[in-house]
Amino acid sequence: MHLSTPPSAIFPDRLRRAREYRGLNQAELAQKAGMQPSAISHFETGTRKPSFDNLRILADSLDVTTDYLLGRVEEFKALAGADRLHRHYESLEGSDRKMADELITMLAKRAEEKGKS
Amino acid sequence: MHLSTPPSAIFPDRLRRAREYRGLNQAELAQKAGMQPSAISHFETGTRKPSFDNLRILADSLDVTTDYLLGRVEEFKALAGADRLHRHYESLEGSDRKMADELITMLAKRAEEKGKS
DNA sequence: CTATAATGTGACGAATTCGTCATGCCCCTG
DNA sequence: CAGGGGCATGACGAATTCGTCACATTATAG
Repeated sequence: MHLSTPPSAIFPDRLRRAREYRGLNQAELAQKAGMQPSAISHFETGTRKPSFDNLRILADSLDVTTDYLLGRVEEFKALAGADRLHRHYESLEGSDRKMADELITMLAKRAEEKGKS
Repeated sequence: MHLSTPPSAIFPDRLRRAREYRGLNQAELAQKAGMQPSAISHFETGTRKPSFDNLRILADSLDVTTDYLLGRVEEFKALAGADRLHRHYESLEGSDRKMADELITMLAKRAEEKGKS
């Protein structure tokens, strides 16, 4: 319904977005990640996909989640540290977080049922 | 500070943990993910690492984040709880999402003020 | 102990990424 | 026009994973 395997074609966009968000050009990211600039270009144009190790290195270098790079989550919590709301949520403790959880879960469930009918 | 590159040796453990958490044996996970059982075994014993595509497929099949599988986040925040909540949040639209935003923001602000005094 | 299930291990050719490098193409600035 | 930054593209051999399969080893029963 919402998580069919997304076309792996999302990755190039996400990578470029994250890189530009960090204000880096391909060469700078390449150096940070210990790769050749051409490797970054290949990733962003979709002619190659990163290996297991390089995927993690890229995520580390850009300080984003791998789930964001893979298109498994939307922008929300994607650019990890940068999102205000997400930070707020993460700052919640105990009963406060539970309250937020319950509201969101309830809303999602209600919306889903509405969609069904 | 908190995100040094972890040894890629964490992945085999995480994969096994997640698989067992879902109550699957290697063959069942293999079928779900469209792979051979031996592939799962190779991953869990560390003799192979999954490719870009297979990593995502594994995360999908087990309903965990790739960041969890890669050891980029700590233990159980990555399984069911927080991440499912984020997906719920992402599924919200319009006024529902706004409502969730406002609650979270309000709670965070309130907690912050409380901490100050 | 004996089956049976579950997992581990290692081969095979095919496919892909690896790192490295050269080259071409824009776009801008001088 | 000349130079340079940024990016795209494609080659090369080396390394790795791919899917598939056979077989060994290790639990878990009955």
